[in-house]
Amino acid sequence: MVHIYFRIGVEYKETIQIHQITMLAPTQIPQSICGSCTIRQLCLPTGLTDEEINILDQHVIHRKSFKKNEVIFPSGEPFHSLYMISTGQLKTTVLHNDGRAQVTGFYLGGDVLGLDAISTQHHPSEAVALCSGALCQIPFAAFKLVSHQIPNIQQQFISRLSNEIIHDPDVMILLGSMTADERLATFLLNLSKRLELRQHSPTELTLYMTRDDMGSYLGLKLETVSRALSRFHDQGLLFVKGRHIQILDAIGLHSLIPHR
Amino acid sequence: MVHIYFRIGVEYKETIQIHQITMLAPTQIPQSICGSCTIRQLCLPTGLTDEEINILDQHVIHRKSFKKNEVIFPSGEPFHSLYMISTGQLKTTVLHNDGRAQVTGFYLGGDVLGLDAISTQHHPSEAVALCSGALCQIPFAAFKLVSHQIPNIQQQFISRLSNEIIHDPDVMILLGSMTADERLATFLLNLSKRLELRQHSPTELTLYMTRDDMGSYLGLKLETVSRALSRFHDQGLLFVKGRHIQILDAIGLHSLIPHR
DNA sequence: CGATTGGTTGAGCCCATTCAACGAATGTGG
DNA sequence: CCACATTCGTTGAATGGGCTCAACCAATCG
Repeated sequence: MVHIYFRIGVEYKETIQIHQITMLAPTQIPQSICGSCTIRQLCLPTGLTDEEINILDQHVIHRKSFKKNEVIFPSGEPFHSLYMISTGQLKTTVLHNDGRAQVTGFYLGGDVLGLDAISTQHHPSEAVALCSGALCQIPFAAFKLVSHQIPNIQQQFISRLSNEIIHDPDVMILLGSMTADERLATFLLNLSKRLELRQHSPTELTLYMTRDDMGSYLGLKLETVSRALSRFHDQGLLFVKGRHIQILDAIGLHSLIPHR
Repeated sequence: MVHIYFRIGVEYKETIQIHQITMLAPTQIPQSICGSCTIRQLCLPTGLTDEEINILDQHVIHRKSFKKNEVIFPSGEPFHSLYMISTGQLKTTVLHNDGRAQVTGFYLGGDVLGLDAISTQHHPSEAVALCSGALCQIPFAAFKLVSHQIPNIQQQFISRLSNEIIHDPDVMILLGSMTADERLATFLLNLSKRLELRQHSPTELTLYMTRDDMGSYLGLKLETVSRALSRFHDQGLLFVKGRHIQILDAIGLHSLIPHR
């Protein structure tokens, strides 16, 4: 595993993992790039056999790097590919006619983007990089071709789509019936859990998005987000310094959220 | 077409259409039940050829009737079938540990229930009938079998799943950044549009759900819903009498909703 | 270096909630 | 058939949480 440093903000240095092809013993069969990726359990190949991954792998455009604020696809763009994040973070936003924007999601390594564009053949939202990183791309036509060869891929894909729908109720509860503190606590604990799944620290995290982004996503104004963070800091639940957050009392944060 | 009357509340009688097999001329090939259903354009067979529908049709358990307040599937139930509403209306609710419930959706004829249960193999929500009606059922194992025979069905199914995900942003905007009046106007116009698609009147409609159900779905308290309805009534936008609603000024309602 | 973007904090206001009372409708059992 | 309990809906008054408006500071960038 290789670690590199890159610069975010003025003082925070973050280590990210380059998902590199592992060195192979001479007796081993050469592995595909996807097959050796450290986040393949979270990515599109979830639940596939090594053989199936190898077939999928051949159609994937691997590790295209992107910079902060780069637009991966704009809103309304014709749909042609699914995107899988390798490293870094993205946000998706829906643009209103009047110019206002609503953040609809934050995406980490292994997350798949573009699933909402299949039916209309156009991306309803735009995807923007929150920091530098890299992503993989698979043309949907190629994916369809592969899925005809291996029905299992299609079943797994349907399961993944179903899993996206399942989060709907969570969002509705969050936005429909939670206070600002409850929303923020839910958001931070969820982010922490997702980072942990990706082998990052669950307690020390960098919020690559702005307060405004968080507020838009959580249905709050940026001032409210800022105030809630300060409150958590004063209460000893968090250590907050700009975008660098340390979760000091996860249990305390959890106890803020009703009925779970 | 046959019309029957059934009783909802004390004074409102509603005509519903029984989707009956149309009479066939002697020269015609016998049609499947799905193939002759008036709402097949909205239901699972969307985008399939007559031949494909016939294959699907053979695995469908047709038109099981249900009564008001009947639970179609409880929360946590193992997933085995998809359900398609033939006539009537349902709601889905997610139950919290503390006993509170959140309404996550209202479903009309042609809508498919159970899509969110595929990945976990358990229904995350419970489905309850808001009035009497009938639904069709297809075991998912049978559906998978059929989809291996006809890949087109699977593509259509993936497209349908994608279409469910696309509504996420709409819900987020609704719950995240709209006032009570805006939410209610959006809800009523959306319901009106969906009813129109199903050959019902878009202006005269019956709200089979309670004010509490609407409030839960819209992230409002039932009193707020009631007040907003009364306000719309006083402003001449609606005629409200209990659960019977008449939309008097759709354009006025529309103008309440920001930026669209 | 000034300009711009992002973040914090304060004061006052407003909309939705809470608490409460009451009326209407429905269903049940005597 | 009526008395009663229950559910559902409406309306009023008071409260409060998040928003608006605003000032200020820090960091970044050209």
